Formats: sequence, structure tokens, C-alpha cells
Amino acid sequence: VDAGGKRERILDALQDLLVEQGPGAVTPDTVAARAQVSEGGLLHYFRSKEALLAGLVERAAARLEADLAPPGAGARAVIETYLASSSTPAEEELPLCCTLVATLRGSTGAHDEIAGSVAAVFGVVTERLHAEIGDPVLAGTVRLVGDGLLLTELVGLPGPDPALLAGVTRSLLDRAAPHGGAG
Amino acid sequence: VDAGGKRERILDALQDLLVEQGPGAVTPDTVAARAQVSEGGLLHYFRSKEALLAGLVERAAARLEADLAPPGAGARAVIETYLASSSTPAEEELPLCCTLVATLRGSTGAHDEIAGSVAAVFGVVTERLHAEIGDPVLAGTVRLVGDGLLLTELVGLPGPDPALLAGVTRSLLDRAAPHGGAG
Amino acid sequence: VDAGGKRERILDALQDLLVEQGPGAVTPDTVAARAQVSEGGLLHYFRSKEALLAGLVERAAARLEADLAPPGAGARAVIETYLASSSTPAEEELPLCCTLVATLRGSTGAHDEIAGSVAAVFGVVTERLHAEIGDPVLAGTVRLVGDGLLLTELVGLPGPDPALLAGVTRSLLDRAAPHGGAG
Amino acid sequence: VDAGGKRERILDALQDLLVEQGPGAVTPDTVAARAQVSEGGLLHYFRSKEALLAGLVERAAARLEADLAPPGAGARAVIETYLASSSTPAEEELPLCCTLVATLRGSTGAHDEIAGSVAAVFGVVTERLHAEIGDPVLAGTVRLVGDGLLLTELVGLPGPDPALLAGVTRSLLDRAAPHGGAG
DNA sequence: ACAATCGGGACTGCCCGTTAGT
DNA sequence: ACTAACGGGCAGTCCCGATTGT
Repeated sequence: VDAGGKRERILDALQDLLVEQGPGAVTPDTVAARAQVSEGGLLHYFRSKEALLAGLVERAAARLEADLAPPGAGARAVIETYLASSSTPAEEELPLCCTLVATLRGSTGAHDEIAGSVAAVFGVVTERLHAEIGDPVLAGTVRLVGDGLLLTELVGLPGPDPALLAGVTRSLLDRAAPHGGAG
Repeated sequence: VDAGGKRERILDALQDLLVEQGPGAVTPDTVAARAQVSEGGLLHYFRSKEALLAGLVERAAARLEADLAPPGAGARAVIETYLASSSTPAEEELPLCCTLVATLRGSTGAHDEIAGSVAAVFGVVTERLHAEIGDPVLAGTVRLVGDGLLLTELVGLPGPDPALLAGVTRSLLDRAAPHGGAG
Repeated sequence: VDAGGKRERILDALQDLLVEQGPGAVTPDTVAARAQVSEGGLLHYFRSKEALLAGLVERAAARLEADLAPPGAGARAVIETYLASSSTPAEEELPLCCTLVATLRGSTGAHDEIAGSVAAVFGVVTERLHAEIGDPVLAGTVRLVGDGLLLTELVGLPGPDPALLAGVTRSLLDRAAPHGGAG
Repeated sequence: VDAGGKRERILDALQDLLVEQGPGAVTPDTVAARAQVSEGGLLHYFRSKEALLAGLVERAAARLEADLAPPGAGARAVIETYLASSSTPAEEELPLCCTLVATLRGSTGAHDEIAGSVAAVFGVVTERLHAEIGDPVLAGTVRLVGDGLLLTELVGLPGPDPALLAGVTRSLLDRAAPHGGAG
């Protein structure tokens, strides 16, 4: 079933809409239109709007798991990976999750399941950071700095200029491995 | 005129609704109901939903200006103040602004004016941090850590546990004034 | 597949409402109610009020095209047809168009498309008159007299009494074919 | 009372709004704003929207009475005057009255009083035409031609081109006084 | 599996008029 | 006399999902 990868197309359409035009533009019609599916077809795959969003987080979580980190890569690697993925434009999974959360907050009703999935995603990331970086304070700092970058992405604020960001990153790396070692 | 401080009551109602139930709960009726004003009365003060939100950022900005910082208080003071105000529940101005931005993102159309105001608020904060903290890298780090705390507030994620947060804060303070000096 | 000719039913309802109670009575609910459709169903066929009105002019134009005139019928025929259709109650297409225009004028915003359609309808009529009636001055007079009748219909003024109208019509016919001939 | 001719200013504002932006733009606020009066002030002079419009027809009727015709001026004079005033832009009284009627039709409820006043205005005109022009058929034709011009004005249709209009006018004048006499 | 059609409900904006103040 | 604050109500839009049919 799913003759032409429609399910994926729908999820792609949703994601694109989300990052390009924000949560407000996400309605069954718009998603269906962009995915080149009929409205009814969309409802066939996802029984409701919530299911649609849930599908997206699920996919994002899976991708993140795969992408994020070769475990055992060392402190320097996870720091760089995490900060990079947090500050890149919204095609990445983490910013996407944040946008999703904003979407959820914007709608009434409880969305515990999705909220839980998102929390889980962040939990995984946090855990990984702590595992690779010995010092918990440093790990916590990295996590928060990364989250800060996500926030600026999310709300469209002017973030720190690249040079400053590089400086911050370097200072964190130095604390992870003062002598340039791999962690 | 303005028989009973209604304008303020309206803004209070909006803010409460925003922090308690999220953007989705903010509609003219709910705000009016909570403020004990009629819908028409609300419209007398704020011609549109956007004007309503704009009124709130304006007030928040003004309060923040007043609250934030005795200028010249030194690096340690601004760091503590900023991180504290970022991690407290959403009654504070900064988290409120973030919620506002999330609200705006959820609605279609451009809201440049409000977005600009919010950006200005953050600009003020950033400037203050850099002014009081000599080291720009440290200032940038503080800013991002604070933003990270805001994010967890905003999306309802579990933040770092208090002990860890205290550790992070202390490490930043130490870098500001290694010997415990006032900065 | 339009289960029960609903589209037509909606247009009928709109037209009836328009001629019976005037533009002020035309709202989504009233139209939907009279057409025995739900409001949502109405919106499925016509995305906006403007689209609704546009649909009506379109239909009216098509009908007019069909009704108006066996081309080549001669001057007497078109004169009689035109003046008759202009002075009959508002079930006919021309008065309907005028009511529509009044409706449009009453709402803010530009409605260029519809206005254009209406202008086109009148253009067709004018052209036909000139084609069948050799004398341009006479054709112009007929057109204006007919429009005058439309106006009295449209604004509900007391028109000329039937005898006078008959006299006017006869005098125009006489000028078209003084000897009673061309029909 | 009426310190600064406010009543007149309000009526002027209403008229301007009506001819410039159509009935849809006429609301208490807009009228008050353009007249540089407060909303309350407007309501002080005119208890309701209907009263406002009634005030305008009253004024227009009075002006028309004064403008229209030196009685006893003869057939040619009234014909020319009437057709001219009907085809001029909407600053004149007759087109204004039509716009008013359209406005009334666009609102729900009965407006018998105003409708009656407007009918009376047209009655006066008709009477005058018949009095000055001996031939009732000709008078009726003139009345209808004039009304036709009003209609094109009112609905924004392209009217007859000036040359044709001149031809029509001339032909009517000729019938009033074939030998060029003053009628 | 997929698509068209339909229905109920809700949000935003705003009009019009009253009532309280200056 | 004149102004401003305020109230109730509704129009217009459209979203989301269920129900049909193919």
C-alpha cells in the first residue's frame, strides 16, 4: 500500500510548510495541496491534525537518532555537532522540533503524547552530551548554549555574530580538552 | 476616563491567559471575559489582536527596563539577575516575550512591529551584558545560556536540575571574577 | 458530483434573497439556510462572498446571452425585448445585475472582476442594440430609456405609469420603422 | 448653538465619503473622523445612522429645488438642465440621491421616510418636466433617458460616448421645438 | 486506497448606539 | 454642548473532520 510514497510526501510537505511559513499555515488543505494529495487522502493516512504532527516528530526523532552522533566519538565531536545542528537553519531536526512545540502550544487541548516525544528527543541529546563529556557542569553549559541558539532560531531573533559564536564554541572546546586532545 | 484601570486589567488578563493556557487560549472573548470587560470594551482599547499583543510587549519592555539592572552593578550582578530572570516561571518579562513571539509565529501575516520590539528588548539585554562583563566571549556565553533556559521554559521541556544549574551559574561567575571580586 | 444540485440551489437562494429582501439580507447564514445547505457546505462551493456573487453574475450573463435575442430579429424586436426585460420585476437578468452592482458598491474593497463581468453584459446588450437598429442616436436613446427603467426598478421609485410607458415605447418603435415594417 | 457649523461639516463629510468610497465606507467613525468631530458629537446632531442619511436627503432636496429650474424657462431649458445634471459626476444632487437609495437598500429594515423623500424629489422633477414640455410622451422619454444616465453613473458603467449623448440630446430637443423655438 | 462533498463550530473584526463624564 | 468609554451582537472567513462515493 501507499502507492507512491505518499506518506513521506505528506510529511515532507508538512515540514516544508512549517519551516517556511510557520505553524499558522499548516492546515489540512495546505498540506494536502503541497503534497499533491487530496484532502481525503491525507486524512486516510493521518486521522487528525495531531496524528499528522505526531508522525512528523516520530520521523524527526528517528532521523536524529541516526544523524546525531557516532557514540564514543568524544567530547569535542559532540560539542561541535550539537552546537552546529542547533544554529543551522531549520531543516535540521532540533529546530524542527521546537517549531513543532510552538505549534502545539498554539493550539488548545493537551498533546501529551507529542510533548512526551519531544521531551524524549531532548532527553536523548542531553544524555549523550553527559555521556561523552565528563564534566557535568560543562555538559550542562553546552546543552544550554545550544538551546539558546535554538531559541534565537525559533523566534527569529538576531543571534550572536559568527565570530562571537566561534569564540564561545572554542572556549567550550578548550574546557573539554584543554590541551587539544580528542576528549 | 478609563474608569477602573481597564486597560491594565485587559493586559493583565492577556498575560495570565498566555502563561497559563498558552497562545491558543487567547481570543477576544476569553481575554474580555477574564478582564471583566465586554468584547466591545476591549476593542475600544485595542483595535485588533495584534494591537493587543503590541500593548503587552510595550508594557513588558518598559517593566524590563525598570527591573533589569542597576547599571554599573558589575558583572556578577548582571549574570545572576539575567540567569535568574530567565529561569523563573513565565511571570517575568523575558519568558513572556518569548511566548509572545511564539504566539506571533502561530498566526499568519507579518508582525514586523512587534517582532522589532521584541528584538529591541533582547538587544538591550545583550548590550547590558556586554557592557558590564568585560570579556565578550563570556558575555556571549551568558546570553546563550540564559536563552537556553528561556527555551526550556517556553516549550515546557524539563530543564537542568537546580543543582546543575547552580553549578553552571557558579562557573560563569568564577570566570567573570575568579577571585570572588565584584567584577 | 454535487449530490443534489446544491450549487444551483445556492445560487437560486442568493438570487431570491437579493430580489426579495435586498442586499442587506444576504449573509452566509441566510443564503445557506434558504438553500437548505449548511454554512460549511456553502463555503465548499464558494470560498467567499465575492465568489458567491461572481457565480451569480456568471450565471445571469449566460442566461441573458441565451434569452435576449434571436439575432437578426430586427429593430422592433430588440427594442420591445429590451424595454420589456428592463421594466419587469427583478427576476430578469438585467435588474438582477443592477442589484448586484448596488450590492458590490455597498461593500468595501475592489471587485474589479465582477464589475468587469457586469460591464461586459451591458456591453453585449448595447452592441446588439446598435447592430439591429441602424440609427445610432435611436439605439442610444433606447439604451438609455431602458436603463432608466432599470433605475426605477433598482431604487424602488415609482416608474412611469403603464400608459405613458407604452406611449414612449411606441414612439421609439415608430422611429425605428415609421411605416410599421421592419420587425 | 453648533459652534462651528459642525452640522454642515458632518453632512459634507458624509456626502464626500458616499461619492468617493461608496456606502460601505459610511460608518459613524469614518464620518466623524472626516468631519473632525468626535463620534459622540456626531450622535449629538444625528441620533442614528438613518437620521444622518435623512439629513443628507433633506439638504439635497432643498438644494435641488433651488438649483434645478427657473420655472417657466421652457422645454429646451429643462431638458438640457436635467440631462446635464444627470450625467455629471456624483457631486450633483440627483446622483447623490440614487447613491443614498442604494445605501438604504443595502441595509436591513424599512426606511420609508427617506425613501419617501427621495421619491418626492423625483416626483418634483418629473412634474416640472411635464409642466414645461407639452408632449407627455416626450417628457416621459426625457425622464427615462435622464434616469438611464443616472444609472450608468450609479453603477459605474461606461456610459454612451459624449458625441452620442449629444446626438441623443439634440434629437430630444428637436422634438421639443422642431423649428428651433424656445419651447 | 483514495477522492469529492458536506457539516458544525469558532475566531476575528467591527458596527451601531448608550451611558457616563467634562 | 460635546467627548470618551463602553456594551451587545453579528458578519465573514475558514478550519477540521465525518460522510459519502469510486
